[in-house]
Amino acid sequence: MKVYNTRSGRKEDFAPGDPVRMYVCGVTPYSECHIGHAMSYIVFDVIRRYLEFRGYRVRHVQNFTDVDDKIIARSSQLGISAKELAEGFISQYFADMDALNIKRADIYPRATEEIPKIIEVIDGLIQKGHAYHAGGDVYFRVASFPQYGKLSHRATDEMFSTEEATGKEQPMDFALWKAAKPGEPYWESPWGLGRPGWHIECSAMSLKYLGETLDIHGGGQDLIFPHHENEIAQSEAFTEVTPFVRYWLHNGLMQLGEEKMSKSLGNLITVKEALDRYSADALRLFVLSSHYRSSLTYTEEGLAAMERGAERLRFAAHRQGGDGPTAIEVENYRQRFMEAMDDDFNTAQAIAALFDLAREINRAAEEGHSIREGQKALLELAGVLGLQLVPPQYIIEIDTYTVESKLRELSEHIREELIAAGQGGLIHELDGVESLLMKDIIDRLLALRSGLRAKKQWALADKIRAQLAKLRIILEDTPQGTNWRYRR
RNA sequence: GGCGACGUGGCCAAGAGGUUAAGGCGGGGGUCUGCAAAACCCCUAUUCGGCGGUUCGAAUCCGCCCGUCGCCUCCA
Repeated sequence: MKVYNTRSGRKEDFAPGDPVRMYVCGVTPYSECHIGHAMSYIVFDVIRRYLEFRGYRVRHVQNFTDVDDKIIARSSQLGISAKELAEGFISQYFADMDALNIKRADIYPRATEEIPKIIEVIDGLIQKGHAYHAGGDVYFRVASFPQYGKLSHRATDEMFSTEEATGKEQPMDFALWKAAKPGEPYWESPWGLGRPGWHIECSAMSLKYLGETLDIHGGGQDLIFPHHENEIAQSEAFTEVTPFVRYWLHNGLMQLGEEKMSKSLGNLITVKEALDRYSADALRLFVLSSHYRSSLTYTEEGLAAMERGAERLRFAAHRQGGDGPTAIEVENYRQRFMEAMDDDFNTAQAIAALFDLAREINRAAEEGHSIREGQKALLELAGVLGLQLVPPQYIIEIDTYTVESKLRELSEHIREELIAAGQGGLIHELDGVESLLMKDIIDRLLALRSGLRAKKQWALADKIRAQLAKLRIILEDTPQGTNWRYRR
């Protein structure tokens, strides 16, 4: 396997330890997740799933930075505690990620619950001369770490930090610990009451849960500088072990219109909004159909196209086949899939293999061959990309109660039409629909429609089809009978 | 200004020196079908932003130009 390492700027052979120690930067929970977050977590979810598929054991840690300036500002605005605010958005985070079929990390440490470790690291950095305190603040002494800039490939003489500069030796030094201002949450420390700076929590938590050297550290490209650069400085200065991270992986950023989607610009589409309109599979296909290091522009047309594609994969994965001998060389597709993924997770090519397999499944089915093996492989490989390909009948959450009552209304209406059309003989098909459940009512209507079609009563048969379509229930007539499915 | 990325069919998007330039969506035609839908088959880039160069051979390497975007201390 080859993976692109931001540190070296090229693809490298992937030779991790066992288990693979993987740390992915999580969110600062002060607002809802948008599809830019979804993009990042889908990408790293697929990387993790593929590593597991390849037989690696993976220990996956992802943090919550649950105390920072924005959380504090927002919570005081709302008149609730920082903790309350963060916990609320953390719950929403999990709900969103679960809906996107993102596997949970093994551990989700929170900055506020790791204060002792954070203090230990800061204290060690002070002991070793890499940090100093100024008033109640503690800063990292960037000049003490000559390799600073090696990840983002920058020279230190161009850097400065916009953080409050009181007492800093150099403008580029950054805060490890911030003294608490009145009304802010605080913890006790050797330097007085305060809270951790932005970057230190990741160093402390990765060290605690994964050790001194990580195999994979992931995040969005916007974290390369300063966040990950600072993490390297803190971690390597503290442990004196190099490298802190063997493979730095960064995903490209989601664009909306002309600009990057971000909380600060306010130009965002939340995960909930996206999932309201499109299936998780469509969203995942959209993200994975281009390379993870490229930026991606969100468009409704793009998502709609992926929804169609997802429907095709679902159909192929669950359709009826024949009893003839298997005629699909499943191994070819597995190979193509793996070759693509082995090359720095080329999901676009992997997806192409999936679509080719789907086509071959359909072709084989129409020729009467068994397609079991092909469907099994399709579901398995799609699963590596986190695609669920649930059967088309279950694709949407439907308000069963409303649909049921509308189906009963429709049945009543059809009764009258039957009589008007002189087809009263078929009316018994609708007996008792008042007490039937949705799927049984649909079955009755389909049986009735078959009767009408047998008598070439096309007008009424088509009317039933059209009325059901209004309820997003799509009929498909085949030689074996009529199938139905939902349309999103 | 510094650093970096990108420009491939109507749209999205792989490919990074050499057989027919993946795949998806859309469009056109056909098979099947009472019609529709789905599925399948065929067609839809002799050419990869432009101009030069290297090479037997260039979307792929080099130079310049044009255009788009990202990062440069809030960010996934």
